[in-house]
Amino acid sequence: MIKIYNSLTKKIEDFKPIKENELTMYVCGPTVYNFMHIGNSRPIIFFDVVARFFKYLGYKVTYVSNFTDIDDKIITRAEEEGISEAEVSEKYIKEISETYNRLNIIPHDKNPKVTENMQEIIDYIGILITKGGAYVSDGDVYFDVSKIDNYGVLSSQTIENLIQGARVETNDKKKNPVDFTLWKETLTGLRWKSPWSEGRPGWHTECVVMINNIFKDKIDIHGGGLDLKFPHHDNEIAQSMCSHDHTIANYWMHNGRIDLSGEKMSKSVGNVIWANDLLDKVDYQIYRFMVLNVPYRQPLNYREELLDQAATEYEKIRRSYNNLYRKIELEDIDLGKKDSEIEKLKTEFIEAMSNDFNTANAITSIINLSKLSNTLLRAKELDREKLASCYSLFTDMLWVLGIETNIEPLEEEDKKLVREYEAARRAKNFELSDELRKQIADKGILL
RNA sequence: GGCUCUAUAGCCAAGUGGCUAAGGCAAGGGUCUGCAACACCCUGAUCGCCGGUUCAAAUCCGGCUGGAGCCUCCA
Repeated sequence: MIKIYNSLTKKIEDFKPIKENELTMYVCGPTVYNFMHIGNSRPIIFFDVVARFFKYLGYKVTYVSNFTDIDDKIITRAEEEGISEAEVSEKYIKEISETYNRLNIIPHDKNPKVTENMQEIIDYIGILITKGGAYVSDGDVYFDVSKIDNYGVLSSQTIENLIQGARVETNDKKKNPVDFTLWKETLTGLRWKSPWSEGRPGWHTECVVMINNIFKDKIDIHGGGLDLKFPHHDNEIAQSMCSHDHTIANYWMHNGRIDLSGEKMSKSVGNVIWANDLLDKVDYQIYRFMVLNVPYRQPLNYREELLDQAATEYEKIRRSYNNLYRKIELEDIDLGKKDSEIEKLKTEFIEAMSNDFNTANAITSIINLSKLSNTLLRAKELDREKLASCYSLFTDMLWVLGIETNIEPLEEEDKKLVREYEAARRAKNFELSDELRKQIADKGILL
């Protein structure tokens, strides 16, 4: 049984899919006005692992993440660069998609864009008005937060408290300062015709509409960064309560932030590290290890030291996996064998992952497996079944965390070379073995 | 002012009432080894502070202190 911390109920709950053995998941994607920084990459990496784990368990997974391609920031960026909004968003969608690839993210089933859903958004706002949850005010449309019970359930905020917060923007067009924009009349930038004015939609409607369009119904998991909890996700829930009388998703999941020097990393503060810069420096596997070493709900305070630790850790695991792979290959070991000791480690791994995706403990399982593997490889007698079982599990575990080692099978002549090297060593012909070792190393083969 | 989260060894951290407080990195020691590398083993914390509940608390409750976030765009 998978247990998930549900941000909506603030409890760890047993996961019950809407449809047996199927998972529907939506994660809020980036606004495409800039590159992705490492903070942005955390939900992308984490929810990729969530999707992988469900797939590993045999679920049919449908995972959708959007690109927000309409936003004031995109307009500003377009003006700054003297190009159109479409050019800005196209450019960054391309950049960000490329970063997804570099991080070895399994392609999402869909990456909907706001601009492709405009008619649906306008229709949806119409429904909210009809249902009485929204009102038109001088060309703008606002959501009336007083019309639904429990506004702010996710963030545990009451309307009164939000008003007292006093930092909500004052706007004469709103009945209540907490009401949020569904449609805004605009005179500049990209805009669309609607029954209310020429303008563009507010940010909070798009996700609800895309989910409705793609999934047609309530979904299992809605995810995103913690900073989207309020107002974005609370506003999504408010709209969905009004239109469909449900909270969109059964499980709401929020990942913690990535901080820099103990402070939040964000583009508005300017203390960002770009994902691509980090990827230029280290392999994506190390990057993922660093992120997954910290439980997803905790803040991750980025420091180079963490990267170094992850690098050392990954290097050991990779070497161990590599040696196992070579042994399987050189000894022609048949796969598909199962061993009870190895099965125990598999259970341990699955339990860790099932416990609200405890990747930190899952990595511990991998380390335990790699130690076992190293020991088996050194054993006097070759335990073919154990090695085979070990290899299969090792591969699966790494796959769940999105880590592939890219080891290539050896060519026949290379296999021969390695065997000769081993034979020379056994025969204590060190002159020859050193020479062969050098040849092997020169070919880039890791032993 | 309101609402959240958080505090475990030098660092990252597991832990959700009960055997000797996981694991990793770093450090020290050792084993293996033709050499180098690797690998393997061993060594460390009574859990921010105070009080309470309990036969029993790092784990529950209250208070205090420190750190962070949200209430404005943000993954």
